[in-house]
Amino acid sequence: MVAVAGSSRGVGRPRAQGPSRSGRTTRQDVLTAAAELFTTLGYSATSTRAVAERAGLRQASLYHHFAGKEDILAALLESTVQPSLELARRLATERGAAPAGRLWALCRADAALLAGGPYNLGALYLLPEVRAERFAGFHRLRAELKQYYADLLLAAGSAAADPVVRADLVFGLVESVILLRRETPERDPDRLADATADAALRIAGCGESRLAAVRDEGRTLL
Amino acid sequence: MVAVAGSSRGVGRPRAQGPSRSGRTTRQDVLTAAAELFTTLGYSATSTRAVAERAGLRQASLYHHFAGKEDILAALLESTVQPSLELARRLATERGAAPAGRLWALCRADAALLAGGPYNLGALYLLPEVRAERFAGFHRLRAELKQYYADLLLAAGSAAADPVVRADLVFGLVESVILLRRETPERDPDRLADATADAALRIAGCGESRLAAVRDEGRTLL
DNA sequence: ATTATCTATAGATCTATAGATAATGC
DNA sequence: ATTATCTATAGATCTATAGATAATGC
Repeated sequence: MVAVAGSSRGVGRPRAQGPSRSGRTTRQDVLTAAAELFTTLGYSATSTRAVAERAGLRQASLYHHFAGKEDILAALLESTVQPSLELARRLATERGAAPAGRLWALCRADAALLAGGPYNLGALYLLPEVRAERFAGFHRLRAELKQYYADLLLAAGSAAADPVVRADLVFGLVESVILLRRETPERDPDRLADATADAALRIAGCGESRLAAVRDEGRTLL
Repeated sequence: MVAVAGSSRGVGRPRAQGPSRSGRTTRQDVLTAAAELFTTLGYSATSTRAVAERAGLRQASLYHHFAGKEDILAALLESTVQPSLELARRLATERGAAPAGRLWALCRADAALLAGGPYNLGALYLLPEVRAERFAGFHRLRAELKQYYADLLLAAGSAAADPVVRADLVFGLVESVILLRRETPERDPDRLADATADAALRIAGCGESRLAAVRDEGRTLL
């Protein structure tokens, strides 16, 4: 059985480096260490030894918590897309609000998740290793999220001839927050998220005259 | 002295796998092989052996042409940003055209370069290893390119309170073409490039009424 | 003589497994 | 008895260097 939270401290051989200091599960310590290293150095360039050291245990001990190195990345990836997806699902049911407002809210929240938080977790999605079959589960979740963007944009109806390409561009714009953050980490996440959502609506075909109202409606949904 | 083109074929010990078949320099064969592997598998996940094999020679022979693995990536990176930068420099001198038209042209051409070509070379910029000091030269070139975007957007003048953030978003939008192409490689590059440039101008604050004229002027610059 | 390649290999990894050990729980 | 860790290591890499070799050029 895997340890539940910090409650059952002390079962098993003690760590050579002393106990966790974070009060969290060893699994959580490992995921946090991997998040920092995978996002900055990349997946292949990060050794299991480096992850273990930063988590405060020996390299071999990782394998008590994860079946392999890939499982660590898979867990991080899925936990990263999960919050955006849950919001998208909720917004899909908010039939009282106009689609444009809901699209703004989705972009705003998604951009804020990418722009904020302790590590640039969105950067995990950029890793070339993520194309491997092992991560198909993550890709399915991401495709579902992307579909919500496309649905809202189509329902908003303002986009002209090429709603499919525009949906791609809106999704791409929100993801480019990952690149901006990597380049300039000290950026203010909320300001960037607002500007990103506004820009997304402009791409979607929302004119300046409507934008203020759309933004206001979007904010009520968050 | 390094071989000049395919002209001086036959100097040096012959390759074990037979001659180049591409008619190009060994250096070019290596760069092409590395381009494909680095963009799909990533840098750390690609071994020098794999690059050499695909280029048609033995692993150790790479080191006659490059001082190390990093030098291969550096050469690819700089060759990738170079064409966009040259266009940006030229457009900066086109004082006869309106800034908005020039911005459209820059976005259009940059997006087309990212969307087309044999490999998704823009994906090299996503590699986490590129943050290393070794690639400072590439980063300088890229920063210069980005500055041209910011200058044009500011000169276009339509952006309201936050021209700096908007310039970031425009640059990010164009770069997100890399992500779209990775996800859907069969996309039509020209159509995507046009749509990207239009979207960039919408972010920049160009209203729908002006957009058609801006686009027309932009096209005359390409 | 010069060049571009080759073969061979040193030395440093890296992932995952085997089996021992030091805690708690019953 | 169960658990979480440890030490030790097998086996498979990987990058870069040393030195030999097989061409052309003079």
